[in-house]
Amino acid sequence: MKSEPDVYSIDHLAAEPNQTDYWDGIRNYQVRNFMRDVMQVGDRAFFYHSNCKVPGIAGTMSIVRSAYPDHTAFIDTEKYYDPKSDPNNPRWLMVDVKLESKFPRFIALSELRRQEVLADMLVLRRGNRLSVTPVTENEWNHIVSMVENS
DNA sequence: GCCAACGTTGGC
DNA sequence: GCCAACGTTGGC
Repeated sequence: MKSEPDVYSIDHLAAEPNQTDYWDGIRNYQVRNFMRDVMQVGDRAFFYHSNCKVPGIAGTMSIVRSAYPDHTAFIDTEKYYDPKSDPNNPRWLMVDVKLESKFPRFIALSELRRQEVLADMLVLRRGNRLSVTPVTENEWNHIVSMVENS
């Protein structure tokens, strides 16, 4: 799950009560459908820092609430306000996440790209613009081992 | 339903 | 700041 650290970093999440927050601002149908149809409570996710000096993975989270309406779409002062999202039939959804661990060492995108095992990882794919993408068990385990073995 | 124009994402 | 890639919009 990508977030721009200047806007919301892993340290922001760490500072929240119970280290838990809602993941708002998803305005892409593919990602919305993924959250709605695939993500479940108990699933885990990487916290990825995007659009910054050193992009990469900062830690892990778990999903603690499954998809429900993203209320920020209804508020016209919000960055991701969408007048077409009707409160009676919400167009956009969000999930709640809880910080699981901040990695003792940040895993940079450049390092991820050097891993042959991760060659097909969706988030690394050229032209990928989805802010949430699935991770295979192999990819997950490999990245976790990169942290542990460093 | 096609597709050009436009806007956004995000690495570099 | 550049620009490739891709999603969305809207005219037709």
